[in-house]
Amino acid sequence: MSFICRFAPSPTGPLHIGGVRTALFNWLLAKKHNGKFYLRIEDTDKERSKEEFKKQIVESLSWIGLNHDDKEFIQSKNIIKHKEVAEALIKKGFAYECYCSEEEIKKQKEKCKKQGIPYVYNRKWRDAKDLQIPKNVKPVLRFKSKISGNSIIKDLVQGEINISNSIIEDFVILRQDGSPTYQLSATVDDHSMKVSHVIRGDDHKINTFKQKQIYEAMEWDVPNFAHIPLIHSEKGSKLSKRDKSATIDDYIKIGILPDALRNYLLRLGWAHKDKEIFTLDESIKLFDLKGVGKSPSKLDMSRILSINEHYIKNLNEKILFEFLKKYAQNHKESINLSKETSIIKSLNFLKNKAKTLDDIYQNAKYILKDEIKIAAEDIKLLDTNSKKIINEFLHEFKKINAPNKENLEKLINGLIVKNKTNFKGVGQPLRIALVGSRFGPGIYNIILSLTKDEVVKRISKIN
RNA sequence: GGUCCCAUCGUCUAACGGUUAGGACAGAUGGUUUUCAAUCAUCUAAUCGGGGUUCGAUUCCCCGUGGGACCGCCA
Repeated sequence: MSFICRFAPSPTGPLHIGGVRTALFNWLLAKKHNGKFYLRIEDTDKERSKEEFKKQIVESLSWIGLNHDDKEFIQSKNIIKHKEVAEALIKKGFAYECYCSEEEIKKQKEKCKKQGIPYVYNRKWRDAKDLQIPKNVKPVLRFKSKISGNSIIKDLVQGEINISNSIIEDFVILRQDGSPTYQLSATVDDHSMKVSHVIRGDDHKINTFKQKQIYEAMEWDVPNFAHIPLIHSEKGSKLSKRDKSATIDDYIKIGILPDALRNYLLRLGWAHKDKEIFTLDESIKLFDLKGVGKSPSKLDMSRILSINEHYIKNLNEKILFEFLKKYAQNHKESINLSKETSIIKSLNFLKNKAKTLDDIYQNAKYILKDEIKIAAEDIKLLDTNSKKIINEFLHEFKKINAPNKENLEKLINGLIVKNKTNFKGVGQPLRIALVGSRFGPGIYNIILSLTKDEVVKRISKIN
Protein backbone atom coordinates (compact mmCIF):
# COMPACT_ATOMS: atom_id res chain seq x y z
CA MET A 1 0.00 0.00 0.00
CA SER A 2 1.33 3.40 -0.90
CA PHE A 3 1.31 6.23 1.59
CA ILE A 4 0.56 9.63 0.21
CA CYS A 5 0.00 12.25 2.86
CA ARG A 6 -0.55 15.91 2.73
CA PHE A 7 -0.75 18.97 4.87
CA ALA A 8 -3.29 21.47 3.61
CA PRO A 9 -3.32 24.74 5.54
CA SER A 10 -5.10 27.85 4.47
CA PRO A 11 -2.92 30.94 4.27
CA THR A 12 -5.30 33.07 6.30
CA GLY A 13 -3.04 33.46 9.30
CA PRO A 14 0.32 32.44 10.61
CA LEU A 15 0.85 28.72 11.05
CA HIS A 16 0.18 27.66 14.58
CA ILE A 17 1.53 24.86 16.59
CA GLY A 18 -1.46 22.60 16.11
CA GLY A 19 -0.98 22.83 12.39
CA VAL A 20 2.67 22.01 12.76
CA ARG A 21 1.81 18.90 14.70
CA THR A 22 -0.66 17.84 12.02
CA ALA A 23 2.03 18.37 9.43
CA LEU A 24 4.50 16.41 11.56
CA PHE A 25 2.22 13.40 11.87
CA ASN A 26 1.58 13.39 8.14
CA TRP A 27 5.26 13.76 7.40
CA LEU A 28 6.21 11.02 9.84
CA LEU A 29 3.74 8.57 8.41
CA ALA A 30 4.87 9.29 4.88
CA LYS A 31 8.54 8.86 5.77
CA LYS A 32 7.90 5.72 7.74
CA HIS A 33 6.34 4.07 4.73
CA ASN A 34 8.55 5.58 2.09
CA GLY A 35 5.62 7.53 0.84
CA LYS A 36 5.07 11.11 -0.18
CA PHE A 37 4.36 14.20 1.83
CA TYR A 38 2.79 17.06 -0.04
CA LEU A 39 1.99 20.59 0.94
CA ARG A 40 -1.17 22.11 -0.42
CA ILE A 41 -2.03 25.73 0.13
CA GLU A 42 -5.78 26.09 0.37
CA ASP A 43 -6.24 29.62 -0.80
CA THR A 44 -9.74 29.55 -2.20
CA ASP A 45 -10.87 32.19 0.27
CA LYS A 46 -9.67 35.12 -1.77
CA GLU A 47 -10.63 37.67 0.84
CA ARG A 48 -8.53 36.33 3.64
CA SER A 49 -5.72 34.47 1.93
CA LYS A 50 -2.48 36.40 2.02
CA GLU A 51 0.80 35.78 0.27
CA GLU A 52 2.73 36.67 3.43
CA PHE A 53 0.99 33.88 5.35
CA LYS A 54 1.75 31.42 2.64
CA LYS A 55 5.38 32.41 2.88
CA GLN A 56 5.33 32.12 6.64
CA ILE A 57 3.82 28.64 6.44
CA VAL A 58 6.39 27.41 3.99
CA GLU A 59 9.23 28.89 6.00
CA SER A 60 7.96 27.52 9.30
CA LEU A 61 7.69 24.01 7.93
CA SER A 62 11.12 24.16 6.49
CA TRP A 63 12.48 25.59 9.76
CA ILE A 64 11.28 22.56 11.66
CA GLY A 65 12.49 20.23 8.95
CA LEU A 66 9.22 19.08 7.45
CA ASN A 67 10.17 19.31 3.85
CA HIS A 68 7.54 18.42 1.34
CA ASP A 69 7.83 16.50 -1.89
CA ASP A 70 7.46 18.33 -5.17
CA LYS A 71 6.46 21.95 -5.35
CA GLU A 72 3.69 23.09 -3.09
CA PHE A 73 0.25 22.73 -4.61
CA ILE A 74 -1.72 25.91 -4.88
CA GLN A 75 -5.37 25.10 -4.67
CA SER A 76 -6.61 28.17 -6.49
CA LYS A 77 -4.78 27.00 -9.60
CA ASN A 78 -7.08 24.02 -9.83
CA ILE A 79 -10.37 25.84 -9.74
CA ILE A 80 -11.21 24.89 -13.30
CA LYS A 81 -10.91 21.24 -12.41
CA HIS A 82 -13.08 21.74 -9.32
CA LYS A 83 -15.77 23.31 -11.45
CA GLU A 84 -15.63 20.47 -13.92
CA VAL A 85 -16.32 18.07 -11.11
CA ALA A 86 -19.23 20.24 -10.05
CA GLU A 87 -20.58 19.92 -13.59
CA ALA A 88 -20.10 16.20 -13.49
CA LEU A 89 -22.01 16.01 -10.22
CA ILE A 90 -24.92 17.87 -11.80
CA LYS A 91 -24.93 15.44 -14.70
CA LYS A 92 -24.88 12.50 -12.34
CA GLY A 93 -27.79 13.98 -10.43
CA PHE A 94 -25.81 14.68 -7.30
CA ALA A 95 -25.96 18.46 -7.37
CA TYR A 96 -28.56 21.11 -7.96
CA GLU A 97 -28.93 24.84 -8.09
CA CYS A 98 -30.45 26.54 -5.10
CA TYR A 99 -32.05 29.96 -5.51
CA CYS A 100 -32.63 30.74 -1.90
CA SER A 101 -31.48 34.23 -1.10
CA GLU A 102 -29.16 34.78 1.80
CA GLU A 103 -31.96 36.51 3.69
CA GLU A 104 -34.18 33.53 3.22
CA ILE A 105 -31.57 31.21 4.70
CA LYS A 106 -30.95 33.61 7.51
CA LYS A 107 -34.63 33.69 8.35
CA GLN A 108 -34.80 29.94 8.45
CA LYS A 109 -31.89 29.78 10.82
CA GLU A 110 -33.47 32.30 13.13
CA LYS A 111 -36.71 30.40 13.07
CA CYS A 112 -34.95 27.19 14.01
CA LYS A 113 -33.12 28.91 16.77
CA LYS A 114 -36.34 30.23 18.20
CA GLN A 115 -37.91 26.80 18.17
CA GLY A 116 -34.77 25.28 19.58
CA ILE A 117 -34.38 22.81 16.75
CA PRO A 118 -31.16 22.25 14.80
CA TYR A 119 -30.94 23.98 11.46
CA VAL A 120 -30.47 22.04 8.27
CA TYR A 121 -31.13 23.55 4.89
CA ASN A 122 -34.69 22.58 3.99
CA ARG A 123 -33.78 21.22 0.54
CA LYS A 124 -36.28 23.57 -1.06
CA TRP A 125 -34.68 23.43 -4.49
CA ARG A 126 -33.61 19.82 -4.37
CA ASP A 127 -36.46 18.62 -6.55
CA ALA A 128 -38.00 21.92 -7.48
CA LYS A 129 -39.24 21.44 -11.02
CA ASP A 130 -42.28 23.61 -10.56
CA LEU A 131 -40.72 26.43 -8.55
CA GLN A 132 -40.45 29.82 -10.17
CA ILE A 133 -36.80 30.78 -10.56
CA PRO A 134 -36.33 34.25 -9.12
CA LYS A 135 -34.62 36.64 -11.48
CA ASN A 136 -32.74 38.67 -8.90
CA VAL A 137 -31.04 35.76 -7.19
CA LYS A 138 -27.91 34.05 -8.43
CA PRO A 139 -27.96 30.38 -7.48
CA VAL A 140 -25.46 28.38 -5.49
CA LEU A 141 -24.79 24.77 -6.29
CA ARG A 142 -25.62 22.30 -3.57
CA PHE A 143 -24.64 18.69 -3.18
CA LYS A 144 -27.50 16.23 -2.93
CA SER A 145 -26.74 14.57 0.38
CA LYS A 146 -28.17 11.33 1.60
CA ILE A 147 -31.38 11.86 3.50
CA SER A 148 -31.86 8.58 5.28
CA GLY A 149 -29.74 5.90 6.80
CA ASN A 150 -26.42 6.14 8.55
CA SER A 151 -22.86 6.73 7.51
CA ILE A 152 -19.80 5.24 9.10
CA ILE A 153 -16.22 6.26 8.75
CA LYS A 154 -13.48 4.05 10.01
CA ASP A 155 -11.11 6.55 11.46
CA LEU A 156 -7.55 5.41 12.05
CA VAL A 157 -7.39 7.32 15.31
CA GLN A 158 -10.97 7.64 16.47
CA GLY A 159 -12.25 4.24 15.46
CA GLU A 160 -15.69 3.90 13.91
CA ILE A 161 -17.80 7.01 13.87
CA ASN A 162 -21.43 6.54 13.07
CA ILE A 163 -23.84 9.35 12.33
CA SER A 164 -27.28 9.69 10.92
CA ASN A 165 -27.29 11.06 7.38
CA SER A 166 -30.18 13.34 8.21
CA ILE A 167 -27.88 15.75 10.00
CA ILE A 168 -25.73 16.31 6.93
CA GLU A 169 -27.37 19.03 4.95
CA ASP A 170 -27.20 19.67 1.24
CA PHE A 171 -24.00 21.64 1.47
CA VAL A 172 -22.86 24.28 -0.96
CA ILE A 173 -20.17 23.26 -3.40
CA LEU A 174 -20.27 26.27 -5.70
CA ARG A 175 -20.81 29.77 -4.41
CA GLN A 176 -22.98 32.41 -5.98
CA ASP A 177 -19.97 33.71 -7.84
CA GLY A 178 -19.34 30.23 -9.18
CA SER A 179 -16.25 29.57 -7.11
CA PRO A 180 -15.85 26.17 -5.44
CA THR A 181 -16.04 25.79 -1.69
CA TYR A 182 -13.66 23.93 0.54
CA GLN A 183 -15.66 20.71 0.54
CA LEU A 184 -15.41 20.42 -3.21
CA SER A 185 -11.89 21.69 -3.71
CA ALA A 186 -10.31 19.64 -0.97
CA THR A 187 -11.99 16.48 -2.17
CA VAL A 188 -11.08 16.97 -5.80
CA ASP A 189 -7.50 17.84 -4.96
CA ASP A 190 -7.04 14.95 -2.57
CA HIS A 191 -8.30 12.66 -5.26
CA SER A 192 -6.16 14.08 -8.02
CA MET A 193 -3.10 14.05 -5.79
CA LYS A 194 -3.88 10.41 -5.02
CA VAL A 195 -3.80 11.10 -1.31
CA SER A 196 -4.06 7.83 0.58
CA HIS A 197 -4.16 9.08 4.16
CA VAL A 198 -5.83 12.26 5.27
CA ILE A 199 -4.52 13.17 8.70
CA ARG A 200 -6.06 16.34 10.01
CA GLY A 201 -7.51 17.98 13.08
CA ASP A 202 -10.53 16.70 14.88
CA ASP A 203 -12.45 19.76 13.80
CA HIS A 204 -12.76 18.28 10.31
CA LYS A 205 -14.65 15.20 11.39
CA ILE A 206 -18.06 16.28 10.11
CA ASN A 207 -16.54 17.42 6.83
CA THR A 208 -15.40 13.89 6.26
CA PHE A 209 -18.98 12.72 6.01
CA LYS A 210 -19.64 15.34 3.37
CA GLN A 211 -16.50 14.67 1.43
CA LYS A 212 -17.02 10.95 1.53
CA GLN A 213 -20.30 11.44 -0.31
CA ILE A 214 -18.54 13.35 -3.05
CA TYR A 215 -16.02 10.54 -3.46
CA GLU A 216 -18.80 8.03 -3.68
CA ALA A 217 -20.85 10.10 -6.10
CA MET A 218 -17.82 10.40 -8.38
CA GLU A 219 -17.03 6.72 -7.87
CA TRP A 220 -13.59 7.55 -6.57
CA ASP A 221 -11.62 5.58 -4.01
CA VAL A 222 -12.14 6.99 -0.56
CA PRO A 223 -8.86 7.64 1.26
CA ASN A 224 -8.12 6.64 4.85
CA PHE A 225 -8.91 9.23 7.44
CA ALA A 226 -7.30 9.97 10.76
CA HIS A 227 -8.59 12.78 12.91
CA ILE A 228 -6.18 13.79 15.59
CA PRO A 229 -7.34 15.60 18.69
CA LEU A 230 -6.76 19.29 18.83
CA ILE A 231 -4.21 21.02 20.95
CA HIS A 232 -5.74 23.19 23.60
CA SER A 233 -4.42 26.40 25.02
CA GLU A 234 -3.41 26.47 28.66
CA LYS A 235 -6.95 27.61 29.32
CA GLY A 236 -8.35 24.48 27.76
CA SER A 237 -10.05 25.54 24.56
CA LYS A 238 -9.19 25.22 20.90
CA LEU A 239 -5.98 26.97 20.07
CA SER A 240 -6.55 30.12 18.12
CA LYS A 241 -4.05 32.23 16.32
CA ARG A 242 -4.68 34.95 18.83
CA ASP A 243 -3.40 32.85 21.70
CA LYS A 244 -0.03 33.81 22.99
CA SER A 245 2.57 31.20 22.16
CA ALA A 246 0.32 29.72 19.53
CA THR A 247 2.18 30.45 16.36
CA ILE A 248 5.46 28.87 15.54
CA ASP A 249 7.05 32.29 15.28
CA ASP A 250 6.44 32.77 18.99
CA TYR A 251 8.71 29.85 19.70
CA ILE A 252 11.33 30.83 17.21
CA LYS A 253 11.42 34.26 18.78
CA ILE A 254 12.41 33.01 22.22
CA GLY A 255 14.98 30.64 20.82
CA ILE A 256 13.43 27.21 20.77
CA LEU A 257 15.36 24.74 18.65
CA PRO A 258 13.48 23.09 15.80
CA ASP A 259 14.35 19.61 16.99
CA ALA A 260 13.14 20.39 20.49
CA LEU A 261 9.81 21.65 19.26
CA ARG A 262 9.49 18.66 16.98
CA ASN A 263 10.15 16.35 19.90
CA TYR A 264 7.67 18.16 22.10
CA LEU A 265 4.96 18.08 19.46
CA LEU A 266 5.56 14.42 18.82
CA ARG A 267 4.98 13.60 22.47
CA LEU A 268 1.87 15.71 22.66
CA GLY A 269 -0.88 13.18 22.19
CA TRP A 270 1.42 10.35 21.28
CA ALA A 271 3.70 8.15 23.33
CA HIS A 272 5.98 5.20 22.97
CA LYS A 273 6.37 3.54 26.37
CA ASP A 274 8.34 5.75 28.73
CA LYS A 275 10.50 7.29 26.06
CA GLU A 276 10.72 11.07 26.10
CA ILE A 277 13.50 12.01 23.73
CA PHE A 278 13.26 10.92 20.13
CA THR A 279 15.79 11.63 17.43
CA LEU A 280 14.30 12.28 14.04
CA ASP A 281 15.15 8.77 12.88
CA GLU A 282 13.67 7.22 15.98
CA SER A 283 10.46 9.11 15.56
CA ILE A 284 10.12 7.96 11.98
CA LYS A 285 10.73 4.39 13.00
CA LEU A 286 8.51 4.40 16.07
CA PHE A 287 5.62 6.66 15.11
CA ASP A 288 2.27 5.11 14.37
CA LEU A 289 -1.30 6.29 14.36
CA LYS A 290 -2.32 3.63 16.85
CA GLY A 291 -0.34 5.41 19.50
CA VAL A 292 -2.17 8.67 19.01
CA GLY A 293 -4.50 9.38 21.89
CA LYS A 294 -8.09 10.48 21.47
CA SER A 295 -8.29 13.29 23.95
CA PRO A 296 -7.06 16.82 23.41
CA SER A 297 -3.91 17.90 25.15
CA LYS A 298 -2.93 21.18 26.67
CA LEU A 299 0.09 23.19 25.76
CA ASP A 300 2.71 23.26 28.49
CA MET A 301 5.38 25.90 28.14
CA SER A 302 7.57 24.58 30.92
CA ARG A 303 7.71 21.26 29.15
CA ILE A 304 8.79 22.88 25.93
CA LEU A 305 11.50 24.76 27.75
CA SER A 306 12.69 21.66 29.48
CA ILE A 307 12.98 19.69 26.25
CA ASN A 308 14.68 22.64 24.63
CA GLU A 309 17.15 22.75 27.48
CA HIS A 310 17.92 19.12 26.91
CA TYR A 311 18.58 19.68 23.22
CA ILE A 312 20.74 22.72 23.88
CA LYS A 313 22.87 20.82 26.38
CA ASN A 314 23.37 17.94 24.02
CA LEU A 315 24.13 19.93 20.93
CA ASN A 316 27.60 20.09 19.52
CA GLU A 317 28.95 23.58 20.19
CA LYS A 318 29.75 24.36 16.58
CA ILE A 319 26.20 23.58 15.55
CA LEU A 320 24.80 25.36 18.55
CA PHE A 321 26.77 28.42 17.60
CA GLU A 322 25.26 28.39 14.12
CA PHE A 323 21.82 28.39 15.68
CA LEU A 324 22.78 31.17 18.02
CA LYS A 325 24.29 33.24 15.24
CA LYS A 326 21.20 32.93 13.13
CA TYR A 327 18.99 33.60 16.09
CA ALA A 328 20.86 36.77 17.01
CA GLN A 329 20.78 37.90 13.41
CA ASN A 330 17.03 37.51 13.10
CA HIS A 331 15.85 38.55 16.51
CA LYS A 332 18.57 40.48 18.30
CA GLU A 333 21.76 42.12 17.18
CA SER A 334 24.08 40.27 14.84
CA ILE A 335 27.11 38.74 16.47
CA ASN A 336 30.25 40.65 15.62
CA LEU A 337 32.75 38.52 13.72
CA SER A 338 35.52 39.35 16.15
CA LYS A 339 33.52 37.82 18.98
CA GLU A 340 32.77 34.53 17.29
CA THR A 341 35.68 32.49 18.58
CA SER A 342 35.29 33.58 22.16
CA ILE A 343 31.59 32.81 22.04
CA ILE A 344 32.19 29.34 20.63
CA LYS A 345 34.81 28.78 23.31
CA SER A 346 32.37 29.89 26.00
CA LEU A 347 29.39 27.92 24.79
CA ASN A 348 30.38 24.92 26.88
CA PHE A 349 29.50 26.81 30.06
CA LEU A 350 26.93 29.19 28.62
CA LYS A 351 24.74 26.37 27.44
CA ASN A 352 24.54 24.88 30.90
CA LYS A 353 22.71 27.91 32.14
CA ALA A 354 20.26 28.15 29.28
CA LYS A 355 16.81 26.94 28.45
CA THR A 356 16.61 28.89 25.20
CA LEU A 357 18.84 30.52 22.64
CA ASP A 358 17.74 33.79 24.09
CA ASP A 359 19.12 32.76 27.48
CA ILE A 360 22.46 32.05 25.86
CA TYR A 361 22.36 35.34 24.06
CA GLN A 362 21.59 37.23 27.26
CA ASN A 363 24.28 35.46 29.21
CA ALA A 364 26.80 36.06 26.46
CA LYS A 365 26.09 39.75 26.27
CA TYR A 366 29.11 40.61 28.35
CA ILE A 367 31.26 39.07 25.63
CA LEU A 368 29.29 40.50 22.74
CA LYS A 369 29.25 44.06 23.99
CA ASP A 370 32.34 46.13 24.62
CA GLU A 371 30.50 48.45 26.94
CA ILE A 372 28.77 46.91 29.89
CA LYS A 373 26.07 48.48 31.92
CA ILE A 374 26.03 47.77 35.61
CA ALA A 375 22.60 47.27 37.06
CA ALA A 376 21.65 49.90 39.61
CA GLU A 377 21.13 47.34 42.35
CA ASP A 378 24.54 45.87 41.79
CA ILE A 379 26.39 49.15 41.88
CA LYS A 380 25.38 49.42 45.51
CA LEU A 381 27.23 46.20 46.23
CA LEU A 382 30.51 47.75 45.18
CA ASP A 383 31.53 49.33 48.46
CA THR A 384 34.97 50.70 49.27
CA ASN A 385 36.18 47.41 50.57
CA SER A 386 35.21 45.45 47.49
CA LYS A 387 36.69 48.15 45.31
CA LYS A 388 39.89 47.79 47.23
CA ILE A 389 39.83 44.05 46.65
CA ILE A 390 39.29 44.26 42.93
CA ASN A 391 42.01 46.83 42.64
CA GLU A 392 44.36 44.43 44.34
CA PHE A 393 43.17 41.80 41.90
CA LEU A 394 43.87 44.11 39.01
CA HIS A 395 47.35 44.86 40.24
CA GLU A 396 48.24 41.17 40.43
CA PHE A 397 46.33 40.21 37.31
CA LYS A 398 48.37 42.58 35.16
CA LYS A 399 51.48 40.62 36.10
CA ILE A 400 50.09 37.38 34.71
CA ASN A 401 51.18 36.81 31.14
CA ALA A 402 48.82 34.07 30.16
CA PRO A 403 45.86 33.76 32.49
CA ASN A 404 44.62 30.24 33.08
CA LYS A 405 42.53 28.55 35.70
CA GLU A 406 45.53 27.58 37.83
CA ASN A 407 47.18 30.95 38.14
CA LEU A 408 43.84 32.70 38.59
CA GLU A 409 42.89 30.31 41.34
CA LYS A 410 46.15 31.05 43.09
CA LEU A 411 45.61 34.76 42.74
CA ILE A 412 42.09 34.72 44.07
CA ASN A 413 42.86 32.36 46.93
CA GLY A 414 45.66 34.69 47.93
CA LEU A 415 43.27 37.62 47.99
CA ILE A 416 40.76 35.68 50.07
CA VAL A 417 43.38 35.00 52.72
CA LYS A 418 44.83 38.47 52.63
CA ASN A 419 41.47 40.17 53.01
CA LYS A 420 40.08 37.63 55.47
CA THR A 421 37.07 37.07 53.28
CA ASN A 422 35.52 34.19 51.37
CA PHE A 423 35.21 33.44 47.69
CA LYS A 424 32.11 35.51 47.42
CA GLY A 425 33.95 38.53 48.79
CA VAL A 426 36.24 38.48 45.80
CA GLY A 427 34.05 36.84 43.20
CA GLN A 428 31.01 39.01 43.50
CA PRO A 429 32.64 42.41 42.93
CA LEU A 430 34.69 40.93 40.12
CA ARG A 431 31.61 39.55 38.46
CA ILE A 432 29.84 42.86 38.74
CA ALA A 433 32.81 44.67 37.25
CA LEU A 434 33.19 42.26 34.36
CA VAL A 435 29.62 41.29 33.56
CA GLY A 436 27.60 44.12 35.02
CA SER A 437 25.52 41.89 37.23
CA ARG A 438 25.94 39.79 40.34
CA PHE A 439 24.40 36.93 38.39
CA GLY A 440 26.30 35.21 35.66
CA PRO A 441 28.73 32.47 34.75
CA GLY A 442 31.50 31.22 37.00
CA ILE A 443 34.17 33.80 37.67
CA TYR A 444 37.00 31.82 36.06
CA ASN A 445 34.88 31.23 33.02
CA ILE A 446 34.19 34.92 32.74
CA ILE A 447 37.79 36.00 33.03
CA LEU A 448 39.04 33.41 30.59
CA SER A 449 36.37 34.19 28.05
CA LEU A 450 37.56 37.80 27.83
CA THR A 451 40.92 39.02 26.61
CA LYS A 452 43.40 40.17 29.21
CA ASP A 453 43.10 43.75 27.99
CA GLU A 454 39.36 43.62 28.23
CA VAL A 455 39.50 42.39 31.81
CA VAL A 456 41.93 45.13 32.74
CA LYS A 457 39.84 47.73 30.99
CA ARG A 458 36.62 46.75 32.73
CA ILE A 459 38.10 46.55 36.20
CA SER A 460 39.95 49.82 35.77
CA LYS A 461 36.65 51.52 35.16
CA ILE A 462 35.46 50.72 38.64
CA ASN A 463 36.55 53.41 41.02
C1' G B 1 -29.94 23.58 21.83
C1' G B 2 -28.65 19.31 18.22
C1' U B 3 -24.78 15.85 16.59
C1' C B 4 -20.18 13.67 17.49
C1' C B 5 -15.80 12.86 20.45
C1' C B 6 -13.14 12.47 24.97
C1' A B 7 -12.04 11.43 30.52
C1' U B 8 -5.20 8.16 34.84
C1' C B 9 -1.00 12.94 39.37
C1' G B 10 -1.42 20.42 38.24
C1' U B 11 0.48 19.07 32.84
C1' C B 12 2.13 15.29 28.90
C1' U B 13 1.42 10.30 29.32
C1' A B 14 2.53 4.37 30.54
C1' A B 15 0.12 0.05 32.32
C1' C B 16 -2.16 -8.65 27.20
C1' G B 17 -8.66 -7.90 32.63
C1' G B 18 -4.27 -9.54 37.82
C1' U B 19 1.44 -3.70 38.99
C1' U B 20 2.86 -1.31 46.03
C1' A B 21 -0.98 2.35 39.19
C1' G B 22 5.11 3.55 36.23
C1' G B 23 7.86 7.65 33.76
C1' A B 24 8.64 12.84 32.36
C1' C B 25 7.66 18.20 33.27
C1' A B 26 6.20 21.37 37.12
C1' G B 27 6.22 21.69 42.70
C1' A B 28 8.58 20.65 47.73
C1' U B 29 12.89 19.25 50.77
C1' G B 30 18.00 18.25 51.39
C1' G B 31 23.32 17.63 49.49
C1' U B 32 27.06 19.89 46.36
C1' U B 33 28.65 24.77 44.54
C1' U B 34 31.23 30.77 43.68
C1' U B 35 26.15 34.24 42.60
C1' C B 36 21.95 32.87 39.23
C1' A B 37 21.65 28.41 37.23
C1' A B 38 23.05 23.53 36.61
C1' U B 39 23.61 18.90 39.07
C1' C B 40 22.59 14.74 42.62
C1' A B 41 19.24 12.46 46.24
C1' U B 42 14.50 12.19 48.40
C1' C B 43 9.33 13.44 48.69
C1' U B 44 4.22 15.17 47.50
C1' A B 45 0.59 14.06 43.74
C1' A B 46 -4.00 10.54 39.69
C1' U B 47 -7.62 6.04 37.65
C1' C B 48 -14.55 11.84 37.55
C1' G B 49 -19.26 9.55 40.12
C1' G B 50 -22.81 5.48 40.17
C1' G B 51 -24.27 0.87 38.50
C1' G B 52 -23.28 -3.72 36.06
C1' U B 53 -20.08 -8.10 33.59
C1' U B 54 -16.04 -10.91 36.05
C1' C B 55 -12.80 -14.88 40.90
C1' G B 56 -10.67 -10.02 39.74
C1' A B 57 -11.93 -3.80 36.38
C1' U B 58 -7.72 2.07 35.15
C1' U B 59 -8.88 -1.48 31.30
C1' C B 60 -15.25 -4.20 28.90
C1' C B 61 -20.80 -2.40 29.00
C1' C B 62 -24.69 1.20 30.64
C1' C B 63 -26.19 5.80 33.04
C1' G B 64 -24.81 10.34 35.02
C1' U B 65 -21.19 14.39 35.44
C1' G B 66 -17.46 17.27 33.36
C1' G B 67 -14.60 18.97 29.14
C1' G B 68 -14.10 19.67 23.86
C1' A B 69 -15.26 19.96 18.53
C1' C B 70 -18.75 20.95 14.77
C1' C B 71 -23.39 23.12 13.46
C1' G B 72 -20.58 29.30 7.19
C1' C B 73 -21.64 30.83 0.06
C1' C B 74 -14.26 30.00 6.22
C1' A B 75 -10.88 26.27 5.72
